Amino acid sequence: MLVWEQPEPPDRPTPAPLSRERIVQAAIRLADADGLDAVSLRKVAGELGVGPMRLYTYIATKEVLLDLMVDAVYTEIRPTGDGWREVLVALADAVRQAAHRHEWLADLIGGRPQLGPNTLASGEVVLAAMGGVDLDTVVPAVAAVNAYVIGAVRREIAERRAERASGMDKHQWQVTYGPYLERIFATGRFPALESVVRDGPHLDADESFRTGLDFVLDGIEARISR
Amino acid sequence: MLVWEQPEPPDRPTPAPLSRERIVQAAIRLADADGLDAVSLRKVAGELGVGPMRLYTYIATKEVLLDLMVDAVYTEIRPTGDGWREVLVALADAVRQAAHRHEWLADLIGGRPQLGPNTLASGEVVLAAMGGVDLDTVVPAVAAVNAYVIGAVRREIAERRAERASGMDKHQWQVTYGPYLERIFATGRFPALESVVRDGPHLDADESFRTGLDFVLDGIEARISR
DNA sequence: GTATCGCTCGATACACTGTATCAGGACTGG
DNA sequence: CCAGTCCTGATACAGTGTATCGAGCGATAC
Repeated sequence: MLVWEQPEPPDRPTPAPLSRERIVQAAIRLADADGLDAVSLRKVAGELGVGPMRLYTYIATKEVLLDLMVDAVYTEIRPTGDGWREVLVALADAVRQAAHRHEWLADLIGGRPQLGPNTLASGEVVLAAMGGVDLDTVVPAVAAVNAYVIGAVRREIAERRAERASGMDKHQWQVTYGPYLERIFATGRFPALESVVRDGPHLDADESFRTGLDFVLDGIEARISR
Repeated sequence: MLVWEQPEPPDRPTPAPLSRERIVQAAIRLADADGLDAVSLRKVAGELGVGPMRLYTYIATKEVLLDLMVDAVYTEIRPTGDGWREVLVALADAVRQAAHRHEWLADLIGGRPQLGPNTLASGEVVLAAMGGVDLDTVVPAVAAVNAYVIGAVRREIAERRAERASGMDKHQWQVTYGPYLERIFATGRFPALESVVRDGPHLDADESFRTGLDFVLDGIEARISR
């Protein structure tokens, strides 16, 4: 049989060049689009035109994929500023903005210790910019701001989701939960809560985040200038 | 055929008397023992001697089961104290203690808005005890403490798990991660981080939680007495 | 007392998950 | 040119949350 008639060997699809980087980016794309539940190894692999098992060459476990995702968004978190206070504000804002861009971050942040290179780099620039402040204060100060940010961001995203799930905006939300709360309040068992909901301030998300952050920073400042 | 020879109708097992309460308690038992991943509808049902589908009469979705679990532990959170500061400390401690008893709480807390009766009751006693403080301050103050507590508890539990997973105590943990950090530091890219780890303070969990909380409370106090 | 209705129960089924195993083929070292 | 190694991806397994639906019971209507 002449060469000309021989079939070419079947083009086996050029094995897509893979890397942890590409895998993580694909996972992030999926999570951004459809939430963390949409991140399954099969879907990530599909996104890359590859069999699911292929991924295990690069990541040992789904958990480490999630860790890598978190570390990857820390790329976007490089706070700067003049003086410790500005830096901590920048840190808090950067994390919050990242969580706005990647809502799934709220589900993961604080859930496991992060020691990835980007997270460490982010910590490095913060610590480096805290110049002048005594080490015994720096550590708890950064820790406190981080803790506050984690909690505040989680709550903010949780509320945003609840609103979105039940119609559209804050008004819609009140329409949905309002009657429930009315019924609860009608029992008379929650007078303090009731008066707060009725007469309390209605801060928007930005203000509310910033006010809490200022509490933390003022407390730190009090200690520094003691 | 005589009656005597007729087989009794098969004793259909007396349907276990069920209730949301019993289901939630079973789920909490499982989660306490083996972590949140051990809470599957099948296992919960099994624990109650019941088919999985039976549960859907009481709970629409697994998510609401988780919500109910969180609300159930808020039964244990009824902070009291003299004056707003004591109350907020009591709140923070109560949540932290609850998370120590139920580590899975760290995975859920802050993840979805909580409007269950026990959570509301807990909020009620806090607000009721904040007497004297102006409404415009009470709301952000409680919110800030809650946010801080959520973040701090998450981090604490995350660290505890990491330690447990890698041997036993804090010493063992340093043995495991120490070399990794050494290698990282050897790159010279993280000088500030390095000096903090080497020369910074080593607070234990209680101190660290309390210090951060004090920052928040001091910040609030500054605003109140302004 | 009997027939019918409605409802509750739980078996079965489905689509999907993370991951262990392993046969086959491609590539590399001798 | 051959042997051995390694990588790849198919297959398989145990488990998940939940939709569907037939069978059986208890309550209701005559």
